[in-house]
Amino acid sequence: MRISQLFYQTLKEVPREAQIPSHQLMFRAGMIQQLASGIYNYLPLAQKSLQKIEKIIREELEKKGCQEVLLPTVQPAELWEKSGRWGYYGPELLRLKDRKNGDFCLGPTHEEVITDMVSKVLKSYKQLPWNLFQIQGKFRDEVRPRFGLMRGREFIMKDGYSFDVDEEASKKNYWKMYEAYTAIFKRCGLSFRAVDAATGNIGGDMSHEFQVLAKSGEDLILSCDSCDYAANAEKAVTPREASPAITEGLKKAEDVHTPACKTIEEIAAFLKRPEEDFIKSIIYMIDEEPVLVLIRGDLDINESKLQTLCGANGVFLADDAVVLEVSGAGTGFAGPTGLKKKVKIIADYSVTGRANMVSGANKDDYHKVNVNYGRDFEADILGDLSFAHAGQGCPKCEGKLEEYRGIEVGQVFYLGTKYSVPMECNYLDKDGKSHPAVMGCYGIGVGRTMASAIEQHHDDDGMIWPAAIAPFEAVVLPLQMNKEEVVEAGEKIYADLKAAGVDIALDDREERAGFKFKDADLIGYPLQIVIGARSLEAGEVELKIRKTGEKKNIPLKDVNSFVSEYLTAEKSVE
RNA sequence: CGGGAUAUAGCCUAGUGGCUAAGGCGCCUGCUUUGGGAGCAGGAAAUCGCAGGUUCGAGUCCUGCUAUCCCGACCA
Repeated sequence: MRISQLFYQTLKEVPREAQIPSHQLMFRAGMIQQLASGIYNYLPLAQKSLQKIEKIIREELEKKGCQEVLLPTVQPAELWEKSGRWGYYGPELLRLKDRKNGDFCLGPTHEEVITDMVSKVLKSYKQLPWNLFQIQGKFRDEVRPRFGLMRGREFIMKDGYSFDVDEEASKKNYWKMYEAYTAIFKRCGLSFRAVDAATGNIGGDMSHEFQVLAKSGEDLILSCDSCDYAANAEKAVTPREASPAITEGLKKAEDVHTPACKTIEEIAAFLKRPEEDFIKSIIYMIDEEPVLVLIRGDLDINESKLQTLCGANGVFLADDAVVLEVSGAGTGFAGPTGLKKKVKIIADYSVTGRANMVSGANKDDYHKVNVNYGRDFEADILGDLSFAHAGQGCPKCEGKLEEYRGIEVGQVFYLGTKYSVPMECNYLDKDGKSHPAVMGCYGIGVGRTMASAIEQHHDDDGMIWPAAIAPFEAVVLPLQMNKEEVVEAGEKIYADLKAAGVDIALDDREERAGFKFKDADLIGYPLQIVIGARSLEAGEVELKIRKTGEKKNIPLKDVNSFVSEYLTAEKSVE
């Protein structure tokens, strides 16, 4: 590619909107343009890098026997009603109507469409397994799009879905995808960790996230300092269990007047007791049923764990009317004893094993002291509902957890039959008996992968692309465009490298040397091949390695072999 | 969805209620220069986010709206 013809621009100044390095640099290098909040145009430099990432994805998935399909962006509501997600997916699902007033949505993910598609073909166990994927634009109407390509509303995603006869076969597929993802992100030159993850809206009971380690990451991940345990903070297990009920030293429960004390902090100060002595009681709507959730006062309820613990589709805070109906009081005074309306109680382990605690009295301006688990109340479900944190013990060994920021670039889920049952995606076994297919699903944020590569590899001058996903592998910089021999040498090296299969750019613009250097550093070509009048006289060119800043003079005849060898070494995984 | 902020040329910014809205980057023309975003001269480019209002007079003050960004909540 001749840079004089490339559709792009570079900027010295950063637009005010761009806040993190990948966004600023991609904008400055003319890779992306914002069209609306969370919606971007991808210019040629970005598209080239995206295509390289996509190619790596395709190669690694095809190695594992996956087949590529392409599914529509616009999907009929009917399918989502069938899976049950039309009702609870929420406003993130962009819904629209066609001219006949029919309901549609823009696909945020494709479980419904693919399961429906497969159900029309699947008949016999002999056809399975299948593992299908696509690379396609997704739309999620995020509440708060952020950080350029990191959290867009429209974004490019590779999504894949596996179909198997049973759990064992499906989990085998799951681990194959785990391997493929590991290979993909390694080839993209990323430093990452696979961590245990929550399953959220997609569902299923086993999941790993592939997290790129970066300061600007939105996710908090916890990882053991001595074993291989690593998990998203919302998923990480808290090493705590139910304690046996305490039977001695229990005092009589009684109501105390606690005017205007709604938060644990206020009431703890008012009663002069530590927050650990309190039982935080919050009423949630879990799949449209009010539920009282309890946790020790110094901890917070982890809604992700709550959803998983009750196997629910959705977990939301109850509104004031429901709180009044259930507890008979305004918010801030609910507690497990003396509820106005009997509801299910779900409690964290932390409310057991502690005597004479304090909770709301289900009466405005009153709390109840000396409340004891086992004597005054019991939970219908008892489990781990708290957030894990750095410094706590590892749930698997004697080590301690450390925290990192991460960018989630991929996630794999074992889904089971969550979609195949409602979507009637069934096959007949060899006895002629019908079974739902067992599914897994696997996503990679392609644009996010590109952005996180920049987050991990950049300096004050610009991007430093891993060779495998760089928009161009190298650039030829003829410095004196008024000197014929310089221009000619540039043209020749450019042509030779191109013929050798190097993805090469030639900066043939009538610009000064400094200008070209600055642009080249910003765009982050892994190699710069500098052709200057002086070194050319000695029959040499100067090679700059962007990653290290190292410069070498190389005889003209060795340029091809040096560049090819360097790039091959850089792109190899080990 | 709660809190905060911003909106002036393609980008970054200045602009005390008062004359023709200013500068830098970028762009165009010419000359000069050619190893780290050169210099000089000239030029094009603005419905000051939109709609109302106050005022003799509004980029500037007020109200409403819209868009964008940040923090939080939320989030395969």
